[in-house]
Amino acid sequence: MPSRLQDEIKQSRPFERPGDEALLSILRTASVLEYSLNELLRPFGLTMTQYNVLRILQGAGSAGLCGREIGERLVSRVPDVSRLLDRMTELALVSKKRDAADQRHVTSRITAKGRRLLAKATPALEEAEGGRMDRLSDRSVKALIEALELIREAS
Amino acid sequence: MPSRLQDEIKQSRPFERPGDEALLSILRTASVLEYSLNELLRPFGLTMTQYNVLRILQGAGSAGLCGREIGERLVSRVPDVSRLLDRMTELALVSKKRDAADQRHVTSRITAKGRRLLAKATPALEEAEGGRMDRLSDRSVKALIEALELIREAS
DNA sequence: TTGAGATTCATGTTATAACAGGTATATTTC
DNA sequence: GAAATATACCTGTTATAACATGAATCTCAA
Repeated sequence: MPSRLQDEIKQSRPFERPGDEALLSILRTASVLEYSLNELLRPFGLTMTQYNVLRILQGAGSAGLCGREIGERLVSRVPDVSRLLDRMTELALVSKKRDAADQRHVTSRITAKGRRLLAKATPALEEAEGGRMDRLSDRSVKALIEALELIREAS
Repeated sequence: MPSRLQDEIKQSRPFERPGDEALLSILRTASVLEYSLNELLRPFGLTMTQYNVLRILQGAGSAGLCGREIGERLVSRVPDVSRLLDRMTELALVSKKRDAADQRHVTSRITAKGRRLLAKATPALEEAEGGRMDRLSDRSVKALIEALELIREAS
């Protein structure tokens, strides 16, 4: 019996090692998730990365964060945080201000408009996420998280 | 105790719902994997997507595949297979030929150079993949694959 | 306090992703 | 068999990713 993934990517031969299938499975699932999350956010004019930045800055509160710190907190590596924040500043979702104490730093903060947009987009996202994860038992979710940690650590 | 992922993305508050962490975990792991696989392939002058195309065409044999079929078999959705194949043709890894029977189709086939490159790159990739997945038990791998299938299906 | 190195950000450039629209060929329908 | 529709691909354009480099500022040691 061909595996589900084998069908999805129309692969004729079965996977040689189960690890191969698991690895492709992770990449495939992330791709599917990213696509669907981006589609969800599109009506709000946000990409997943932008949404992620808004959440990070919301969490940071009035202190804000500098670009490097935002980059460290992003789920996916973004090699050009500077211009990402520029674009979001252009959209008035974020404000940038050079730090007085250390003038190398530019502190970014979420604006009121950014907070409003985040508040509008979040419920839609949470509902969709819930719908995806509800079918897994608590134990499965825990096992999934642990397995992924092991895979990330092995670097 | 903060979770591993919480540390990685320096998130101060714990995840509200375990599903949230699982979802971010998938995206994070895929990002880490993609980065490391692309680094592995860099010495060969290949990206993951290009490597993926070579494998697909190798599997298709001398019959080759048209662009749409290649797109369907790719792990991650690529919205511009046409130019992806153009670039690979430019590199002489792939040949393109308009199909005589149905002139809308352009059949792509892997070239000898493509096969040689694939043969060189694959062992490095397989070793790295093995290293990552060896720490998981067979049962964990199976559970991981099943959990990810459930998540993908819930769309 | 000054010079070396580190840190943070900006900028230039190229390649690729993403989106929209157009063209040629097949297929279906009437 | 002609028109309408569908399919597969290409092309143009814009936005973003990716990479490399440079400029400004800070830190720390001598």
